[in-house]
Amino acid sequence: MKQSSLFTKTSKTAPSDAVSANAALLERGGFVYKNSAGVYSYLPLGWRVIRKISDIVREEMDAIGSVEMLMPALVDKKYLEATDRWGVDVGYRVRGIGEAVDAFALGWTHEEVLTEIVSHHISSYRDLPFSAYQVQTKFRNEARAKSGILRGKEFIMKDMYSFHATQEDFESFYEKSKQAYANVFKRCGLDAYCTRAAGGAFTGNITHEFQVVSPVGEDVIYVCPKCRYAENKEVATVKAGDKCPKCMGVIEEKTAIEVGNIFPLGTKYADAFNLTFTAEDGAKKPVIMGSYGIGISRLMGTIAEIHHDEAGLVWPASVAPFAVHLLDFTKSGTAAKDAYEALQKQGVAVLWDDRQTSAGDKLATADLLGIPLRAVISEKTGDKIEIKKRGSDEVTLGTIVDLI
RNA sequence: CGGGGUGUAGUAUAAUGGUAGUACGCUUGCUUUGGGAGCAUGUAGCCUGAGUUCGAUUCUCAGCACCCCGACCA
Repeated sequence: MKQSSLFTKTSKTAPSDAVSANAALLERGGFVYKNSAGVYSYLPLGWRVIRKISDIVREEMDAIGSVEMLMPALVDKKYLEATDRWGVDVGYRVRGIGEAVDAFALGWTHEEVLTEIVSHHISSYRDLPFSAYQVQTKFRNEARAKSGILRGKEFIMKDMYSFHATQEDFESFYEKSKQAYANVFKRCGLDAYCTRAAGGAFTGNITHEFQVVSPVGEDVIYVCPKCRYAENKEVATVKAGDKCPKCMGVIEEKTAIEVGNIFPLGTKYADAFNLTFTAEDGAKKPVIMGSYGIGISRLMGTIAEIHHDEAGLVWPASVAPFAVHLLDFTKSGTAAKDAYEALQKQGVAVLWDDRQTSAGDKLATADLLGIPLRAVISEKTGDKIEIKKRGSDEVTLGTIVDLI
């Protein structure tokens, strides 16, 4: 893509209300725009990052046999009333203009909707197990949105649900999902602790959260850096300084960002929607379920928090909006144009800074945007291309082939 | 939802009871091209409403918006 075709511009100054690094850098770079407190637009650059992240998530969910679908953002009152969640205070309710009562909630989770859908398709143990997920905008009436895109009233989430005939089968899938989640975060360049956590208001079970250590995190966790054992403070059986119950390492207290969570649902939703199946012995039994969430937009914010320096963002290659940032310092621009076209031909995601502006501006902008490889063409480099990795000082002279 | 704070140009900011200045951006022209270039030029602003006052961007109150602390947080 030619940089001149982006309608966004970078800024030297962050908005005065941007406190966290992710908000300041993502807004300065033109990745996101804040429309309201906790409500963001994903601008062309930011949307490319969101797509990279969600594609990683899709690959890993597909790999454990889940299938993608899409459910309504308008969730009918009947669904939430069935589980007594119509009144949950994080919800938004909506009605049509001129209508007397709220008929829908803006979806903040979809257990009810999917369970009801599934109840029309599942009748035998032969239909189980299965799992489905969606990537969708969710709405939560956060009393206090904060930290840029880390906590908003509207956010992009992957929510997955699984359906099983037996507890053993559920547990087997639950463990697979843990591994899939670990893969997602690792591929996104994050070091996430799989953390024992509380189940919240609607399940008494122990659940698991995936926590990335960061000062802007809202959760307090106790971790063993040695064997990676971790507990959320809410359910902690250890404290800082204790011996790790698993490996005799020393427990540390950390603040962390929750980037994902998984939890057993038991038969709560199956019971509410009469989702049963006929077992091998002919008995009707309720389906056992699990739920698995990843905040895609929060993940983007977390990556920005972890991967930046004074000059700007330093995207891991796996989620970067482009692979190569091509800068052109020549007068004619023909060499850069040739390189740009050659890279495009090879399928390299390249952003070409074709703007009429100073070299310093282009260099500073490249640092801010944080694209992994910077390729400079100038009179100095002749027919070679100067290649530099973002976040490293090492500069090499190469050719197009080195960028593919 | 409780407490506190802040609203000045596109952005970041300054001053002021007598209608506002700077920087960046943007326009135009010339000169420039390895760390957000130089000179010139033009552009653009006091959140909304009420009150006090001869006069309010400034003081008071209310509203709204945003931020921070706390509570809450599938």
